[in-house]
Amino acid sequence: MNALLDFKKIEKISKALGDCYRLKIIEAIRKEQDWMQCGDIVDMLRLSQSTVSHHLKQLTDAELLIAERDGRKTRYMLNKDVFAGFAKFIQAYD
Amino acid sequence: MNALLDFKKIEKISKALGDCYRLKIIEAIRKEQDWMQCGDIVDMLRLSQSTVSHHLKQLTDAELLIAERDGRKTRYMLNKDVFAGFAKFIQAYD
DNA sequence: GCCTCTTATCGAAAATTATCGATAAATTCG
DNA sequence: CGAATTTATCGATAATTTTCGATAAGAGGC
Repeated sequence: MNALLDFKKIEKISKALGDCYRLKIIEAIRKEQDWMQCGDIVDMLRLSQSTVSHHLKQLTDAELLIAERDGRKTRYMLNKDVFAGFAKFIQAYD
Repeated sequence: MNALLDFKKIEKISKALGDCYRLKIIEAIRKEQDWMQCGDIVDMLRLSQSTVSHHLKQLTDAELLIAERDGRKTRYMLNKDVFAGFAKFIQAYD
């Protein structure tokens, strides 16, 4: 069951997706089929750790990613429910 | 048949949707079932005409809207194909 | 407790975007 | 042609976002 998203959330999600690095991040996590941690993404992108952390925060604030702390690392994974809800919203214009 | 959208276009579309006024614009056009012109939207939003024109440009540059000049007015309508393509892209993460 | 590993936060600078008023451009009407 | 209507563009300013280095915070291992 995917949640109904209000306009504020749609705006936040759209903003979060409106950056090429953040698109690369979600794409990479999808390809991993599972999860990635911050350091993996720092290695992948040519950005500092603090910048990557910032991008991950945008994505988790928009609930596109779920952050799960495990020991000293944080596992980031896709929140498929929110992607589904967002897709549904977009389809209303189609 | 909806087009396949590359990352650059996805980024542009997401950016275009990442603003509450632009979301209001597409929603209003959808409700009209047809099209709206710039002046209609100026009346609807509390923004200057030049700002509305700017927002409409973002949306048409992202190809979410089709601008069709008719006499001295411009008809803005939804580009359903692009919405469909965008929805399809999002669904890949679901 | 101390050292290491991993991520988050802070503060500042640079880059981008939003907003406006003024003005130009395109078109219709008289 | 001149006036009116509608939209686009320009230039400037304000607001937001991105980026970084430095540093803090949390957790595991010795």
